[in-house]
Amino acid sequence: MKVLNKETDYAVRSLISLGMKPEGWVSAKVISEEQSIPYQFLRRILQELIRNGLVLSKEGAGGGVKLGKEPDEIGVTDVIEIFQGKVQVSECMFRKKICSNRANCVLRHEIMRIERLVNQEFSKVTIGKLIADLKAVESMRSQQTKQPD
Amino acid sequence: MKVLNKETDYAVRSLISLGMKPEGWVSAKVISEEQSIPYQFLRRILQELIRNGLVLSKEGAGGGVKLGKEPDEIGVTDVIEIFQGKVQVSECMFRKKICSNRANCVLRHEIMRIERLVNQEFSKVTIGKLIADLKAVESMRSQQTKQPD
DNA sequence: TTAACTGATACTAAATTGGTATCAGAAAAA
DNA sequence: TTTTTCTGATACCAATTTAGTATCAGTTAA
Ligand code: FES
Ligand code: FES
Repeated sequence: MKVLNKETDYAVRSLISLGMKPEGWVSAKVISEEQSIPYQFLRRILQELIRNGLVLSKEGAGGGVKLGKEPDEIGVTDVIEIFQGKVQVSECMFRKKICSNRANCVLRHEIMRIERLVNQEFSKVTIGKLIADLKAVESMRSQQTKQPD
Repeated sequence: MKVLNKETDYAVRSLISLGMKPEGWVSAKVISEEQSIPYQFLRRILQELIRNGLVLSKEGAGGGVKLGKEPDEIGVTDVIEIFQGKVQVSECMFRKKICSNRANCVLRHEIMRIERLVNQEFSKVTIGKLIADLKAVESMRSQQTKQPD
């Protein structure tokens, strides 16, 4: 069971990529090459991110995209919601015979508790946090390579 | 984003159904009608549950299936794993360029933490617990209906 | 005026999902 | 002993989703 699909995956990676760039517009082509994401696929993904305000765009030569929000304000949940819809465990797991009153159904509460939990955890993981973690790893790694093995 | 698919959904409902039956073998036909699950589809699902030891079966007239374990020993995770594979957030979210050392990758840790969490939460929800909750709801409901509104 | 961009959208192959159909064999019951 | 009720195994199917491609139009900078 794969929770994140390619669109979400590529989107998050693009956002990280953009968040690590100093300033100015970055073209889809550059991101595509940098992250080995199929160009046309990426284009479509970026357009979706643009429509949802996560990134801004500028047309024409010298144009491209850049983050539309602070890295810390973009949670993985936001991206998931755009490409995969709201996380929901099950439409309604025990309908009909078994579960007659949806309103105050204990089972449903159980399910929805997990849903909330998953959402919470995913929103904690922001693009900003991912970038910070990444940089930490990078510096650790460069420290390591100074020591020959 | 639907976390549980029909197979898992139907499987859990069948298991609950079996767990609430007193004793003896229950035929697929009965479960199918009781839970409004397409018969042939259910057959395939039950066979999978049988292969995985969650339910036992007996061939021939008067045969059928019954739980192969205590209701409390069957977690929803077990069912998910059978029909949808192990919960994994993403194969490896930041490969290639971005993430060069998988071994001690902080991001990967982050992702895997969520994976563990989701798994934990789902294993807490056992068939036994679901049945107990259901019975609680049922009795609450019958209490309510004694009071006219 | 041309090259480097995005906007919009149509198309496709392959995989997955949800469901159906069939045939064989076991056991109980008639 | 034949028929009925059941599971075992497996092949098939249509619809949807996923991942990716292709095209054309319009914008901006050089
Ligand atoms: S689970 Fe759907 S109403 Fe109880
Ligand atoms: S996320 Fe895959 S190695 Fe870091």
